Amino acid sequence: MLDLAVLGLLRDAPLHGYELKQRLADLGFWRVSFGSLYPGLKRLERQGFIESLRDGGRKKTYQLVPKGQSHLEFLLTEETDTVEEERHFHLRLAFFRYLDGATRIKSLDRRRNELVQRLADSRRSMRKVNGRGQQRPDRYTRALMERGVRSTEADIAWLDQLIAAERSEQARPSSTELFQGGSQWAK
Amino acid sequence: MLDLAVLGLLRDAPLHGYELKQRLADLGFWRVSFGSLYPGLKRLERQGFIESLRDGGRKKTYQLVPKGQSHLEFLLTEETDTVEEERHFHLRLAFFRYLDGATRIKSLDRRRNELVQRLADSRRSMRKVNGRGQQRPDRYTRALMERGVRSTEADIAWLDQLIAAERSEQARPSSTELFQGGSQWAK
DNA sequence: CAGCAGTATATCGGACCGATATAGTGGGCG
DNA sequence: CGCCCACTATATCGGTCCGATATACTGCTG
Repeated sequence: MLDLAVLGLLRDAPLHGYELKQRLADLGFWRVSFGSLYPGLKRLERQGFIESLRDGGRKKTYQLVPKGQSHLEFLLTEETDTVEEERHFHLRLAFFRYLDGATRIKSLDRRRNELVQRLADSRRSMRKVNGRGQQRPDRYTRALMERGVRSTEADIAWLDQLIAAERSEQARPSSTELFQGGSQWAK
Repeated sequence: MLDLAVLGLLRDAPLHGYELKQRLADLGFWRVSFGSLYPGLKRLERQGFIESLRDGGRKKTYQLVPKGQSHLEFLLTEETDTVEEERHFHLRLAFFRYLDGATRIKSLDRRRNELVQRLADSRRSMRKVNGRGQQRPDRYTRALMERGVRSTEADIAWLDQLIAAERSEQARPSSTELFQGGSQWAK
């Protein structure tokens, strides 16, 4: 989790610990705590994935070393049979630019399959909990379950868009697209 | 987190640890692990919030005691200045039936304010990351950030619905609604 | 120049997780 | 009948991540 985040962010440029936290927060889905970050950076250094150099007194700059780069590649492509939790997948997506198109589609498809499975589970448990076995759920529990279904559906639709975009990108490759992009939402 | 889940689920009826896990999974937003659950149950028993009784050999039935019930009330109403993370709020919602209308609305409003704040932060960091300071984000990072905004917006709209429903419920109270409910999605 | 917000690193105890161990139960199927 | 397999059920271990807290420097604003 943290390893993927740190190695991914350091891939393009060295950063301070504090900067890493901010960059990660900017992605919007994980506000990592210092209680994870600093021990995590130590761990990564001990494992030989990154190097730190003191930078004018109290600051420390962290940079990726080759061993860390190959570990990053591993983390981006490994097939974790564990549920591929949301955060993990989003993190991967944030570093998709380091993967080739085929690998991206594979990863997107995996995620999609999990969500379809989860959707089926949600619907099943709605039926179950509404059956004659136990007390019917109150309207808040119902709202909660419905929200789960709707947001999973929205995520599947979102993935479908990403998959379609990736396929059409592969059909008509334009080398600059991924890095520059049109800033449609730039305001 | 776990405390709230366990005490809330035991409020209406005693359950086995394994059943607790299943009930929680049925709510759809948290598949608690045994590595949390069983140590957690021990902790709650040690603190005097629940009691366990062996039930024909290897099973254990857990039940709420009065001290646990008042702790549940505390957990449901305390104002955690910590981010009121999603899971925590959803858990509260699952036990909203134990709160009065005014407290419910207060809790919904708090959550809504947080989401509005988060939405503003997301939009700000989109603008920031698109500025001339650093490298423009690739299309996957963009998709990720857009998704964050959309899902936060959807959640705010969802909360608005719940708040409206709660208000109209308070205007026209019908004692059975909350517990029975029309099973619109029962099919 | 006092105060306050932001930058920056670090540690501590505790919550939660995934993996793993162990074992009983109940059903399907040859 | 005997075998296997999936499910029920409890438990522990090492490790990750978190919130709280401490410390201290910087830069701005009133």
